[in-house]
Amino acid sequence: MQMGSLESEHNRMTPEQSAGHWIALSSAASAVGGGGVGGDSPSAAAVAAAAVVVPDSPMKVHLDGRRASQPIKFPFTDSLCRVCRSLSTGVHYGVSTCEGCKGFFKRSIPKCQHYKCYFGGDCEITKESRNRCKSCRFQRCLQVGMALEAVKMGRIPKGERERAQKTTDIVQNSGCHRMKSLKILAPSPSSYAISTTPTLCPPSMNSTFAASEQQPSRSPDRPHSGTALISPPSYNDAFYQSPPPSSSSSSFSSSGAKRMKIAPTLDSFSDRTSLLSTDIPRRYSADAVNSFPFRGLSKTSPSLSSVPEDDLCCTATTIDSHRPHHPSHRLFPPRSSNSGRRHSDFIPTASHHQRAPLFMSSLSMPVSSRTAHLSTGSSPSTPSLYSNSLRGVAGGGRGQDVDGFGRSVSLNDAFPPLLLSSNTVASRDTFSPACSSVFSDRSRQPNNCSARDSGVGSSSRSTSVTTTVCSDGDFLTPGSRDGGIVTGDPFFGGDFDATDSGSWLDFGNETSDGPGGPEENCTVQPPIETLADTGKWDMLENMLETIDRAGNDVYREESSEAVEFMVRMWQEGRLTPDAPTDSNVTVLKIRDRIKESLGNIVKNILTFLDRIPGFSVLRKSDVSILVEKSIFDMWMVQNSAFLVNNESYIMLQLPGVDRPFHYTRFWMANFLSEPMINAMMEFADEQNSCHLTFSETNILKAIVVLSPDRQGLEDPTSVGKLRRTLQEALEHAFLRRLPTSAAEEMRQKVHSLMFHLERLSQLYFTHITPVDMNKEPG
DNA sequence: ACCTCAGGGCCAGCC
DNA sequence: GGCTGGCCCTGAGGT
Ligand SMILES: [Zn+2]
Ligand SMILES: [Zn+2]
Repeated sequence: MQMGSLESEHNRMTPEQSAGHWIALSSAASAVGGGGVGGDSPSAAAVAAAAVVVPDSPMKVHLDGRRASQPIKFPFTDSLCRVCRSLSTGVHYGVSTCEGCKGFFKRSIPKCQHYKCYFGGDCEITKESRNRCKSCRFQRCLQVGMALEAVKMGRIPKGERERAQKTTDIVQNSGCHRMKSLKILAPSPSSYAISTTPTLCPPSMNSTFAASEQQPSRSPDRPHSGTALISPPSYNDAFYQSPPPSSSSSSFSSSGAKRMKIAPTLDSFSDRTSLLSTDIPRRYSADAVNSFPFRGLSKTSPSLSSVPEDDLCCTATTIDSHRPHHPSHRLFPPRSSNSGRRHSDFIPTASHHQRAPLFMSSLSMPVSSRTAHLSTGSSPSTPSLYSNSLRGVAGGGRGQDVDGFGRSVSLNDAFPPLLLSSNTVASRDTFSPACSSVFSDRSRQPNNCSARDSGVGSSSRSTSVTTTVCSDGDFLTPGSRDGGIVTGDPFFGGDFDATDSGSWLDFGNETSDGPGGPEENCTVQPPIETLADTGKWDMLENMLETIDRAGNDVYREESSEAVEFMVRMWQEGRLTPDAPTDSNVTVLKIRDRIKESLGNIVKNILTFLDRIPGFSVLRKSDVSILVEKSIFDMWMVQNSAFLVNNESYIMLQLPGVDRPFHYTRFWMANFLSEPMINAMMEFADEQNSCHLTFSETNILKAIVVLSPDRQGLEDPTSVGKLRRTLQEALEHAFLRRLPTSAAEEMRQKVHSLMFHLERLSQLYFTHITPVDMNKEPG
């Protein structure tokens, strides 16, 4: 990063200053206080409990001599042991396993170190063979996620929890800090001028907060205890993994206020850190627990540490009336599930609780002339682009003069500048394999000898794409790379056909329901049962390993830098939407910069795909088509994390502009209509609420590219095959870190997400706002 | 009241 | 004798 020092005189603020700008919301009576459990609010514990609801609870059968009150545990016929594939009896140690594996894990914990595999370390673990190698069996246990920490929150005795609470401070200093030097400052006073404005952390900030040694200043005059700091959820929720299936009725109903939790992420932080040393709610994968944002996160983060736990949960009523995301207001109604629920029957789950901070967005927007329009952007009354499009209404945009961006998009001149960095934003994942608690690092256990690069990476395709991955954050080094774009700049010359509706929906066996839109009832595919096949399991494991590595190589480094960069921006108080803009900024520069970024997206995705087994069989020409037609989709997947709370936190380095330029929504509006931007924000919300890991995001990106329905493909079958494989890998990734039910829910969420992305993409290409490239924003 | 699940115990079966 | 795994029981915590 060569941003150098970015001292910003006027944007720095003293703690005292900042104090006045913390969001002041009335706090619920400590719903998460005292270690995170208590009261009748849905604490993390409650949520955690809900997370482990298992499909068919054991039938209650009374047998002869047995005590009538005791239910007999029947194996779940619809669930298999994740370790040995025999019938599962429920969720044990965080994973659906059989009694045998449960017992084995229980017995193994004290002696896990002593197991040794004599067969190479990749023994097959089946019901029949599971006793042949304890080492591999135990490794499998770890791999699938069995963990002491993964036990349900509810199982932790109170006393222990309290004790654990006291150890927090110790624990926090032992984490793997990747951003040690980072110091987070409070936001600029100028941008949060109203007391009801939540303090927005920049995307990814929370993960990087982790290391701050300094206790952030908690100002004595920080207003009222009822203060919460709202953070964008996209990253800080990376660990907040398992959206529990909700057995409750809608918490979004008007009467659902009491269930509403404003800062679930915060409260989960608090829970997590307080329990790190002992037990962790099962819903947190141990991966997440030990990845860098968690260790020591909450107490060192200014956003969290300075907020007393009592404050971490706000009363719902405070925001209830402001919530723009009531299901009926959603741009994209949730797709119905396989239970046949229609949209109107949509039952929000705890994952929607996680969205709570997003609900604050309408409150959180700083009031300024620039952003004032945003307040209506997500308001329920604002017609969505989605619905507009159904009625054939084009996006209105800012009504600027025409010049340049016509309907027929020729990227040679003007790919509608989305904004963007080509970076996958980092820390969402931060599942650092380096963290090595034996009970938490399991899914990346190297023991996984089977997960060898079976020929991966050796496939050297000869595209014209540079295989070198630029490690610098794209937007940090403008003009640093012009090469590497495929075959004579086809992407900016791409002929985008808005009618080209790839079937993004065949996440399972079915295909898109087409123009009917998400309102339509659509069948969702059956749950992932494919893993009963051990061979397939291993194949997917291998695939994931490979994808992980490829993602790390291609995206990781620049992602980290992006985060670091964002953090610095935040430090400098530059991530405020209405911060003054350098006078050298022009729309033209922005556009060019964006075009350049798109080139990098293309380059990176090709490098990434190139390492995925099976990609090499695709025809070159097909690859060109695929990538060319999915630039927007890739961009969205990659940058959603930067679109938070209805604002863009994308930074661009523009030529002739010495400081990074914050490409806010306001600037986006030069290129995109307001409804389009709203739609993108909405989509970003949805994606962020999925809390995909770094690796999963990369897979999703690849899936999005590999649409067999793109016009002009010579060999769509191979494309579809590879896509399907990646979909399975993604599902597998979910299964690896989530309980079965949560994985299934995640699968459906992603399914829905892909559908919406397809729709969004279509809208994008039909709602491009003409722009006067010479006009300076006023 | 009833459910889930960890943990512990029991014990037949197996090596 | 040690391990396995199916089963039982209890208690903590949840709905
Ligand atoms: Zn098993
Ligand atoms: Zn083995």
